[in-house]
Formats: sequence, structure tokens, C-alpha cells
Amino acid sequence: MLTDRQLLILQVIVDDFIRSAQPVGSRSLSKKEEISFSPATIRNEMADLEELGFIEKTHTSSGRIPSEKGYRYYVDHLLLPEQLGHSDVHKVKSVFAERIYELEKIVQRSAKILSELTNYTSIVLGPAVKDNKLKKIQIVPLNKETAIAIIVTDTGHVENKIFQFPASLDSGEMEKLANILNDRLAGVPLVDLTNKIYKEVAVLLRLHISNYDLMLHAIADTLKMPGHEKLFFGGKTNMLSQPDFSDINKLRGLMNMIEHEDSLYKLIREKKSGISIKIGRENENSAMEDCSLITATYSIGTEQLGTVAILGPTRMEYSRVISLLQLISTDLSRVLTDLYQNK
Amino acid sequence: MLTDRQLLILQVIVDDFIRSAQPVGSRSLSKKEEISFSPATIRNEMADLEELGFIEKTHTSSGRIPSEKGYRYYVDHLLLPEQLGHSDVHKVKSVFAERIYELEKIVQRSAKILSELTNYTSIVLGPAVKDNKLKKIQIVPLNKETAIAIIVTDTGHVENKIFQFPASLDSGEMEKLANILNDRLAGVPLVDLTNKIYKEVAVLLRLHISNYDLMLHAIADTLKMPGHEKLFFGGKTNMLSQPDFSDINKLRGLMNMIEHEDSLYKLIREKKSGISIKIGRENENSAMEDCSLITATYSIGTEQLGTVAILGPTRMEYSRVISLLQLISTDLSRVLTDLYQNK
DNA sequence: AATTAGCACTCGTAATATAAGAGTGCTAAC
DNA sequence: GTTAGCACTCTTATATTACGAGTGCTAATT
Repeated sequence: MLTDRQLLILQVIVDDFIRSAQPVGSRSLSKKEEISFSPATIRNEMADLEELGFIEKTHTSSGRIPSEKGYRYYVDHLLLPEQLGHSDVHKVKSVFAERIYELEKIVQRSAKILSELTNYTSIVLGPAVKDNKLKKIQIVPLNKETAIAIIVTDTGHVENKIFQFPASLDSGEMEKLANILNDRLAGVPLVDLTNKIYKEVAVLLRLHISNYDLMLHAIADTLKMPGHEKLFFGGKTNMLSQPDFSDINKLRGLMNMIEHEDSLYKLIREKKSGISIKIGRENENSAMEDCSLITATYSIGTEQLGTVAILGPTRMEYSRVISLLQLISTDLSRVLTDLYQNK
Repeated sequence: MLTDRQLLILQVIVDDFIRSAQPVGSRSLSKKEEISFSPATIRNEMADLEELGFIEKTHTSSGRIPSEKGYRYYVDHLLLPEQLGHSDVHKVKSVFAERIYELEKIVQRSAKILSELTNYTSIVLGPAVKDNKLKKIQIVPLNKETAIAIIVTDTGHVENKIFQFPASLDSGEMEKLANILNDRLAGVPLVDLTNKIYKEVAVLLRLHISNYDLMLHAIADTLKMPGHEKLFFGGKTNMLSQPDFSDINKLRGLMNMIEHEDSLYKLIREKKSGISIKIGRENENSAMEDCSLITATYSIGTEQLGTVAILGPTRMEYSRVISLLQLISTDLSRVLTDLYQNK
């Protein structure tokens, strides 16, 4: 178990390193207000902390920097929640002050403001639409063999897809088709659509529509869900300004990972509600060895919807980022709940 | 005027530098197949070429690199069109082989393949939708004060916007409204919608709809055009691997510009049809001092639609990039024309 | 027993010198 | 007009040195 003094020293080392990005030496530590003992004492304590794995040296006679374990301990036990400044709070609130009704736009804006306030990269996993319920299907013929199918969900999300149909189908039939679909599918969660189409709609189509099987597949294919929710980014290039990434190769790895969204998506989806912090290799992604990822979830009512995340160097301002994420995720949830809950 | 020998030397210098990114010396030049005179002769010619501003030294005794003027001359007079390899052509064709009907998806794919084939950054300015003609407006009520307006154009482009309306409006009126709009606005280019609404639709609304002025503005606002067409990117981070951008500050400037799309948009929009090449400072953008931008336009039928562009270092493979852009822009035009021309 | 002063030692960084090599410009010979 | 030859320049790499920040250990102090 760590002594109080060791905790204090660990805390100050982490704080200082987060601020300066420079290894922290015993002499500079001893000059801090909160520290009242000599460099020699500090050196002894630091030697112990190093032995325990909380801090490391960059070379034999350098100052110390926090290890991953050190950050982990700091985050778990030493973090004091940062009181956000007025101007920060104000900026966040301003995102939600304006009356915007597009869910996507709100989310996009949140990502932007987060990256601006932190100088890190922000990632927002868009609202899960698979549980949205179908409000309406519209079919608009473009020409005699092509039509566009538009589906609207109860949260106002719109998707569309162009499909081909047999020229033999006349406009009357097309209308009938739309009616059947709306009749049978309204209120069904998007994720269940395919199933329902084959089970219930197929029979009806057979009765009323010529070329029934061709259409059936066209429809089912058209209403298939997109692979996964969209990711929104803010400050994609902010990492270029972090001294931790002055090495262009590290940078390349990181930026590549950010651009090829799949692995990020894996890291971010399906978080339990609340704040989650992954430090360095805890992310199990070699490009993120020197990064930490902090995520928070947002929801409409009690239904968890998506995730807000900040990607920064392991040397990130944990306290501030956590406060900001907390603020924005609750605000986001509140606004979205207000907008879409009671319909 | 340049002598044939000077032209030859200039050409070989540019070619070699494009390949190697290293200043080219007289000795290595003299070893090339196409060159049959001694290093000393070459040095004399190079001194002349330098005096004329076509090449420069990086320091007193270095080999030469092309100047902007050199690149310009190379591009204008010395470029031999590259015969694309089978595999390149095949890859491009494969983008269009699959039957895709979403315009955006085709464009997106084109951007991706371009960046993969060049290792530069590709930018595609999406199809201009402002001249698309309105096919259909749909209004789907979400709850008693919110509805979503969906417009479909003749090319299958879909836009939607959520708007609020007075709770006093009943569903019958809403339907009437949709009918009026479709009746009056079908076939109207999107860009003229606002105008038409105030001039022609307003009168009708007054007759049939309660709360007519509130609705009028809601509608007009909803149908307002988005600021500008979307930009699609491929290989945003490819510049990280270009040796020309080993300097992290240059890189930062460039990446920032790419991320804040406005200035790029300015550089790309409203190109005359055909290929355009801007070298270095010709782009009039400080972040692009060491970049060249090559653009090509694509169209549906005779109507110019958008732009395909490659952003690379000034030391870019002009010949190859031009061939690729030509290939992809004509293919793109052909496919889009096939899809949307004869409706 | 805990703390601290003192000191030798390590290592990184920056400055300086040196050598090698690539390339040039010029002159004189071909 | 072309080219061989050569002195010169400048970059790059490597080694040398000096310096300073920081350490670990020991012995003295509290």
C-alpha cells in the first residue's frame, strides 16, 4: 500500500507531467507549494514508486514520467473533478441553446465543440437507429424502372435507397405496395423489418402485386440496415499539435487508424452507461499505445443511444476531459429526450 | 527559347526528381540512357536553366530541383501522357462495374480509388444539386408540432429537414399543403424554389391553410438550399507518407486546410470543363505552397456537375495523375449520364 | 528512525571539430 | 562546342567535448 506521501508525490508528478510534457525531477518537485520535503527524500520515494511500477524514467538519469499503471492509479484514486470555467460551460450550453431539430446536426456540433475545448480529437457515435421505429415508408418512382424508397423513423431519421423494379409494375400497384408496407410495418423497429417482411408482408404481396418475388427481394434489400451507426469527428488533426506525437511515424499510425473508422468503432460501441477510461495499451490497439480514450454515453429517456468520446495522448487532462464529457453527455441526453421522448 | 538539349535535360531532371525526391546532379544525369553528353556539358546547361528560372539548387553545391516555373513548363510542354497499366484501368473500371444507383456512393467510391491508386489525397466535389428539379415533396408528421419535410429530386437525391408547425394545423390541412406544394413545385429547379414559393404558392396557401404566414416561412426555410455541395475525400492522411512533408509544421498547415473545407472548396468549385493544373503558389494558398492540385470535371450529358481533384506534392506524378483523372472523370460522366440522362 | 546534505556518476543535449562525399564552376585541353 | 580535370563549397555523418539536469548512495543531522 502506498503512503500518503507517495500518493502526494505521484499525484504531483502526474499533474506536472500532464501540464508540461517534461519528465519531472526531484528538485523541481521540491519547489512545489504542496511539497515540504527535500529532493533527497523525494528521490527515495520516487525510487520506491518506480519499483512499484507507477512511474518510469526515460533514461538512467532523467526525471520521472507516469507509467500506464501510474495513470491508472491517478485516474482511479487521485483525480479531483475539475470545476469547469464559466466560459467552457457557456460554450457547451450554447450548442444546445439554439433550436435545432436534426439529431445528426446536434451530434455533429457536440463533436466540434468538444474538440475545440480540449484540443484533442473527439468522436461521437451517432444515435443508434436500429431500435427506432418505422414511421413511414415512401416510394417515389424516378422513371419507369427506378424508384427511390424513403423511410422515416419516429425520431425523424431519414434513410433512402434507390432500387430497380420490373417495368411491368404500374403506378397503381406501386401505390398499393406502399400502402401495404406502411400498413404492416409502421411502428416496427428497423432492426426487425427484414424479418417481418418475409414473414408477414410476403403473403400480402403475393395476393396483390405482380412479379411478387422480384419485388419482395428488392424491398427487403432496400430496407436492410446500414452496417453500423455513423461516427462523427471533431479535431481530427488536433493530434498533430500534441508534443507527444512529434514522431511522424507514430502520427501516421494514429491518423490512419482514425481515418479507417472500423477499429475505432469497435472501441467505442456498446459501452456501459457512464464514463469509461482506457489508458494506452488498455485499448488493445497498437496505434493507440500512447493514447487514452475516454467515453461517455448519452441516451433518450432510459434508452441508451450513443457514445461521446475523447481521444488524446495518455498525457491528457483527464480531469477536465471527464468533466466536459459528463457535461456534454447529460446535456445531450436532456435535449434529445426533450425533443423526441414525448411524441 | 530553350534548345532541344535544354528541354531534354529539364525533362529528365523533373522526371528523376519526381521519382526520387532527391536533387539531381550532373553525374547521375549523364548516366541516363537518353543522355549522351558529359557531366560538364550538363553542368553548363544546368547553369543556363537555372539562370532562366526553371531549376534551382537547395544549397550551393547541391544537385538541381525543378522550380515552380520548371514544373509549369514541364506540364505545359514536356509531359508525355502515361499509358496506364492494365491493373490500374481495371481497378477504376471495377468501381463502375457494380450496379450502384446512389450518386453519392459512386462519387465516394471514385474518391477512394483515386487516392489508393495515387497515394495522394483525392477530393471530389459532389454533384451540383441546385439545378436538379424537384420530383416530389413529402411531409411526414412526427408529432403534433413537428414534421419532417423530404424532397426528392429527379436524380434521386434526397434532402430532409425537420420543422415545427402550429398545433392548430390538422392532418387534413397538412395533406392539402403537400398537394399544393407538389402541384406547384414539381419540375422546378431547387435553386428557384424559394422564389417560386413566395411568388406562387403563397397565394394558394392563403386560401386553403390556416396560419398561412407562419407555414409559409417554415416551408420556405425548410426548402432553402444547403450552402454548397458536399466534398468527398479519399486518402486524407496520404500526405503523411510523402517525404516532401516530413516537416511537421508544413504538415499541420496542410492537414488543417484539408479539414476546414472552405478554402479547398473555393479552389475546386466552378472549374471550366477539362483538366486544370495548379502548381504550388498558383493555388494562392499558403498551406499549399508545396502542393499541386489537379482537377477534372464530370457531367451528366452536357450539364457540368462536379469536380474530381488530386492534391499532391508539387513533386507529383503529373502524367499518371492526369491520365487517371481523365479516365475516372469520363467514366464517371458516362455512368451518371447512363443512369440519369434518359428518365 | 526518518530526513537531508553532499557527492560521484550517468546520460542526454548542444556545440565543435573532423572527414568523406556529392556536386559545382571554371579553366584549359581536345 | 565539348569534355577532362581540379579546386572549392556545402551537406552529412561521426567523434569529441563540455555542460547540466537528475540520479543513487552514503554519511551526517534531526
